Amino acid sequence: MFLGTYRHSVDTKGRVAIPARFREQLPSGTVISKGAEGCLQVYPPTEWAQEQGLRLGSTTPAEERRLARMMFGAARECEFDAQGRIVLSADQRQYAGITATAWIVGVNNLIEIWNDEQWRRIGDATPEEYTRIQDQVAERRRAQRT
Amino acid sequence: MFLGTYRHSVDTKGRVAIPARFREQLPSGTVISKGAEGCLQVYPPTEWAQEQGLRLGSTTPAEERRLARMMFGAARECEFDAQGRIVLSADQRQYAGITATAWIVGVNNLIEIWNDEQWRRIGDATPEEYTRIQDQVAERRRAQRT
DNA sequence: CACAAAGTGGGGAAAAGTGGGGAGAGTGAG
DNA sequence: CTCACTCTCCCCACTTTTCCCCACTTTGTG
Repeated sequence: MFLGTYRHSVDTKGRVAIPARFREQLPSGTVISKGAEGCLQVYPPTEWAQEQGLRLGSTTPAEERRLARMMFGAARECEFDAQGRIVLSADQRQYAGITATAWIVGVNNLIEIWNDEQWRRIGDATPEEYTRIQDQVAERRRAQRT
Repeated sequence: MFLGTYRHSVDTKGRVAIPARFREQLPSGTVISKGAEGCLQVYPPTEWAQEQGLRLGSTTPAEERRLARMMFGAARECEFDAQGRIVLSADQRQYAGITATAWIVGVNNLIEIWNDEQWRRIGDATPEEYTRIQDQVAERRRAQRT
């Protein structure tokens, strides 16, 4: 379980330190790729295994082909150096708009990496906003159950 | 598992370097052929074996005959030189519109090779577009489950 | 306040990618 | 049949990138 928000610097080589609390829970086979709303997502092996159901074959529909190309094309296996850092590829940094600093956020089963501005917009909310969104989700769930 | 996007140059002899990370996972018997949306696809032996279900016979429908001819006719076994490069035939380069540079993309079970312009259209997406497609595929899957 | 753990930054060796020369096989024309 | 030409493949040299290592700073804890 990944919890908490951390702000770390990204050096000129694209390296960023993963918080020690997260790193302890990340075995080899961990993958990082693009995520929704312009963040990067770090998948532990068990989570990544679920995404691998998406494969290319002669029967794969066009939309899934497109998603597979973007998702796997943007992905890299996480390789930690002796200091516990991973390298974000130039593509990944560009997609997420990350330059000198990044927010690293534990979101239960995944870890997300955001740029400053986007995280402020998505992750920070006033109490009113938070309440509204919670109610909205509750409503959707109730509707689906029927 | 093939992950990541690499931009490599194609020299005047049609040679292109396959990223070392991919090469390690490609035993002899690897095949390269044409793929959907104007890319070239590299099949490891296990993946290629699945495509061989497509055979010509007196009961083969017209469309499958056509697909089989194109797919197998365009295919070549990959032969690596000492630097880890393969040669793209003139046909293959023409089909994919590849001249001086190519994008080499790991898509889970296959590797694809694209020209600049086409990859920019298919593989490179803004966060908004990526989010939309991800939601679209998720929605489709949810609908199918019922 | 001292020590340990976590995060940051940079230099250098090794690996990966790029480009071209030239030998040998195959092809076609004289 | 021979010569010239092309194409393929192998080899060598150079450039660029990656990643491994070391040292320093900051944060947190007893």
